[in-house]
Amino acid sequence: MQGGAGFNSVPSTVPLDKSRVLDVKPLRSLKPIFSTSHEAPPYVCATPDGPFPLGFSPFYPFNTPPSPPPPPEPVRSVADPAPIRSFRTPGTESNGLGTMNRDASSGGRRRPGRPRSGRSDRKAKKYHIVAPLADYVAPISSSQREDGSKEAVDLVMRHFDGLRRRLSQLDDSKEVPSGLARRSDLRAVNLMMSKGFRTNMRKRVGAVPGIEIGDIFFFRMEMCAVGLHAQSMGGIDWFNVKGDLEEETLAVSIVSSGYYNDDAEDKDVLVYSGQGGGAGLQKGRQTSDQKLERGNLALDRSMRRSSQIRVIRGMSDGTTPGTKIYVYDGLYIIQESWIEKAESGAGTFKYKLVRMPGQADAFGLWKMVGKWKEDPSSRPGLILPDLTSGAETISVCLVNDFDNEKGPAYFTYCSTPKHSKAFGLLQTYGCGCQKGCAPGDLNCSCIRKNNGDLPYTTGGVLVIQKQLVYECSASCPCGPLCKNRVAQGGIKIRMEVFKTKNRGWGLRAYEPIRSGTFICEYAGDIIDKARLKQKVHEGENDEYIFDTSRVHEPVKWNYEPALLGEDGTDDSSEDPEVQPQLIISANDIGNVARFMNHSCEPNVFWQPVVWEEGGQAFLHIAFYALKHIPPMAELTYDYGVVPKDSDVGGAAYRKRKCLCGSSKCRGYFGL
DNA sequence: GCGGCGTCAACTTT
DNA sequence: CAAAGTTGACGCCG
Repeated sequence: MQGGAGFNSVPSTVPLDKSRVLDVKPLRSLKPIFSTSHEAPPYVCATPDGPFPLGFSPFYPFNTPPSPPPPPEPVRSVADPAPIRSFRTPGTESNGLGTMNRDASSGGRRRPGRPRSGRSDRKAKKYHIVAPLADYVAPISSSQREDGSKEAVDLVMRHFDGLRRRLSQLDDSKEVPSGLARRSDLRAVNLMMSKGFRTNMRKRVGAVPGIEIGDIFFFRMEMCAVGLHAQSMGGIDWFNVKGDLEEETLAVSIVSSGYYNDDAEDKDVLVYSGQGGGAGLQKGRQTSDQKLERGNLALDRSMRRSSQIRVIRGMSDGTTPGTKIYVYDGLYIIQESWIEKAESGAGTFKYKLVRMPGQADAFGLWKMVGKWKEDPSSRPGLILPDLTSGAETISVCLVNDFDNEKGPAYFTYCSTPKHSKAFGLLQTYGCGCQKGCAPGDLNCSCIRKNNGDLPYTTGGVLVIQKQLVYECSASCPCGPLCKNRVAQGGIKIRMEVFKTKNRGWGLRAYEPIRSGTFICEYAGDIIDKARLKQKVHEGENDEYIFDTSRVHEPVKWNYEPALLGEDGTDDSSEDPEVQPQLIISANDIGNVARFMNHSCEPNVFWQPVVWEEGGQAFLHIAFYALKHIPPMAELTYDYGVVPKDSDVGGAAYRKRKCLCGSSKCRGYFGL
């Protein structure tokens, strides 16, 4: 419990430790950069360290040039263009299995569990809109490809979803009809896998490095890419294990997604149906008895061995109907199995899986949170059903189930920042689109402002982080349904403000949050630097300052443009004179953002967004999900640190001891 | 025994 | 909603 102090040993170094930056970028900046924008200059040369041409200067820390590539992880030489899958090590896991029971029905039939090398030339043919750079090398070592880590999993997840969002954005702009070619998930995973950009390929019984119970996934392909469940469609994943005498097949993971009539009511027990025999829900399929082969056989063998099985629970996502979310629910053991007659009379295997004790709640938590959402009064420790007193369109609970504190210090809830005319930007930019702004419509001046792209894709998910996002606003005739109005719409996610163990009050959500989803903006009083200095000078203890001039770790969120043959320059700033600088104090007035704590390993990032109010454009600070965030995970972002040369005095202002507890903790953050 | 290639099945996805 | 689409397992062959 108190061990947290250990994480906070104070490093004497400046927090920006480039050597820790995992983000490996190809040397693409050394070659001429062709802009993909229709508006931007056609040809720009820049080296990673600058100098940058006019209008391209990275005045934001997250645009700092890529750090020098780390020690070349086993980079394959050109002379060794081995197919990626040949990296796979032989599946010689023993798993401590003793003697194998010979089973005539199968054991003898199976061939040795040697690694199969799939065809490396298998690629999507028609959906490659742009070819990935041929010489692109994924920032994954061959050993990480087999056995991953938190870092490797994060990296793969980040790039998969980033690519997917970008491909989806391109589809939007080309008006690709829904259904057919719109499988951005498949195309994204194709690009990644063709470059060996994946992890945990080695199959294993039990936990997967870098994947925690409760982690959520929005696509089956995501689970393939990180090695949680290697089957792209199949519900049962298994492999052949070499025992002392002979090999046997063992299940490693299952996905229960409601296709069969699984009984998934109990949070610790799952009755899972075997595969095959056409026993699924799909209509018009012949049904026959399921056979004890493939996954069914593997489950049977796992049961006999009491071998652990990873369970992934799929469920429909209440927030975005039609989509499915997968939750890794930890390890189960099969207690018994039997054959049941389906309605059609066909035999179906049933396996009763029981959750191993002592694991963190995952699926169970979902069920609980679902109840709280429907009836906030059922939430233990509820103090206020709506902290916002109706200022937001949805309510935010105030909860303390930790100690007796009755609530945070007094403040006035306000959903938007208090801008004054003086903080307005010089230029307005409203478009003239009569309906909704169409992605890809370069006649739309708002889209042109965003480098030719509508910054959001389906469901209001931000595609990339950039210097500035320009949203449509009141002065545009496109109307409130325009897809380029997200942050201005206020919070849409059900959240609670809760008492943390050691960091005061915090913020977390009752819903799963997809990476790139808008969470909230930072509301408060907009103040200038002189006012900030004054506050510090007068010893006013304002712990609710948001200041863009703090030095922030470059946020690593965007996809790898080289995988799409793009150069990745952010040339979106048509107004180089617009300095996205802002200081907001949420001490007296503010919204839920003031409760978001700092973390050195955050799951939320901030992004400057502009929209117009009363004929003037104003800058806002909007927060978006940095990764998929499961319900009840605390929302945190990186506060950054006050730069050394800051003329805002006061040691207390400059540094605060960090309690984030992350293994990557820098020790301090600014406040 | 290894590796290439064809086929098959599968609780997907829009 | 039906059909396109993927991976990995398996089987055959040289």
